[in-house]
Amino acid sequence: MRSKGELRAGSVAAGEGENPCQTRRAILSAAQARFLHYGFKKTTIDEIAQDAGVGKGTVYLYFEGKEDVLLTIVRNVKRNVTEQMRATATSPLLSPEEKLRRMLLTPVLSVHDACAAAAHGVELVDETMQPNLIRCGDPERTAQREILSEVLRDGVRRGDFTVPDGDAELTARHLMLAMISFFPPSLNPCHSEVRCRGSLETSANSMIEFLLHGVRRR
Amino acid sequence: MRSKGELRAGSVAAGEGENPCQTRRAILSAAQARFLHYGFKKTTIDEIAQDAGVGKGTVYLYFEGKEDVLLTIVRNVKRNVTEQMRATATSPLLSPEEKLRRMLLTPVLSVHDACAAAAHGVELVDETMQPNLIRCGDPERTAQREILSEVLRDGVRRGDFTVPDGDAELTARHLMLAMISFFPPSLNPCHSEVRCRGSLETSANSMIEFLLHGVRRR
DNA sequence: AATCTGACTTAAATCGTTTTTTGGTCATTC
DNA sequence: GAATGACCAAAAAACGATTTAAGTCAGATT
Repeated sequence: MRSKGELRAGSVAAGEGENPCQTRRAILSAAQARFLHYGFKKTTIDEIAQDAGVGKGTVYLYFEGKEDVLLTIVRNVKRNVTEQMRATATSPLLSPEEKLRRMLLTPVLSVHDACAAAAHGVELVDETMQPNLIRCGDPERTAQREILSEVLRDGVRRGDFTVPDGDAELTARHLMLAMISFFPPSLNPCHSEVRCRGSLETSANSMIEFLLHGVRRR
Repeated sequence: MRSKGELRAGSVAAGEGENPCQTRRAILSAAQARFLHYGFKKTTIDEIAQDAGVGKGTVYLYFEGKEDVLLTIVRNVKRNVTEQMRATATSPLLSPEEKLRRMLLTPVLSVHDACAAAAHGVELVDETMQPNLIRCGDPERTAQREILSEVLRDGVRRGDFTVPDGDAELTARHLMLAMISFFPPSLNPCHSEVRCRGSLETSANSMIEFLLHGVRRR
């Protein structure tokens, strides 16, 4: 048994007087590190709590359980991507084409980076929670599609783009679908040589140029 | 123990006087049925042999082992797809655009049909043979890309298409990559509603029209 | 009073062993 | 000489004993 003092000594993330939001953040951060390093299944709530410098029960004050912790982390990653895309979309200095270029590349690299640190590939979570894992990204995907279509509409308005049937929303959907092959779940088939960030970026850019060629007015 | 007579009585596929090629086909057919119905792992060589109406040892006269049987089946499916694409590509009646349309849709539906019968999703084969499973499709993918680029070049020659940098080969690669989201391994993420053949065909066609819009001269 | 904790419970995972199954071989058969 | 099925070793399943870990809650802490 460890003494309380020793436990507290190891705590870096959340002291007792901290903002509760800080505690939550500490838990998420500790969990993310563990999940990436050891995988979801091999990480215990106890370890997360210890790393975060809180008691195990505290984790359950902020989250419904282990699954909820993971879903929150994933949601955060996806929200960040959306945020980056929104920032690009609203930048006043970039042409619609350049915006599109960046908005399509950003998620590829962000997701790659978020997963690259994982020692055990993109970890095999329990079969039962896979649907939840997918669903939890739905709102973000919708938001991203919306942002994308706004840029497309802007490009059409400026005469830079043409989209089939003038349907920017549908075109945004197609653009995102066309990029799927550069995201982890489907990175397996076909071209397993795309592993390192460099070659991933190169081939993603190549695809993006092809897609841009498709929507460019000419 | 079953009597020999009983065993033979159940045999429909390969009698003793048959062409050895028939025997091979019977084994493949029996194996395919079993794999689809019960999955790769749960199917035994004995069962395959019995269904095919041959002794277990005979299977090893035609194949190196269970894995080789599966790889052969998969190769055959992919070869069929290539063959269909080639047939479309060489049809004298179709415009390059219509050829492209069909050549992109065909593999989606063929692979869907080949997998749809599988009771256990696209079965989880052993981790170790997954690379082989992917590699075994490589030659076909290359062939398909070659056929596709020939059609693209033809379209460019006739003034129907423009491709970025005039690189038909690269464009063919991009077209195939862009369609990946409609193939089983990556059907999971994003849009799990695409299950039934009908909606799959609809959304694949929608994507194809978008891609055609991209290469069409205009 | 509000927050936090860690011992406790129970369900699930792990382990070590035995038993069964099964992929692959080869002497024998037809 | 092609085909077979009994045979072997290795892998997988079955099983029970043991350990681990998710989630709860009565009580400690501030």
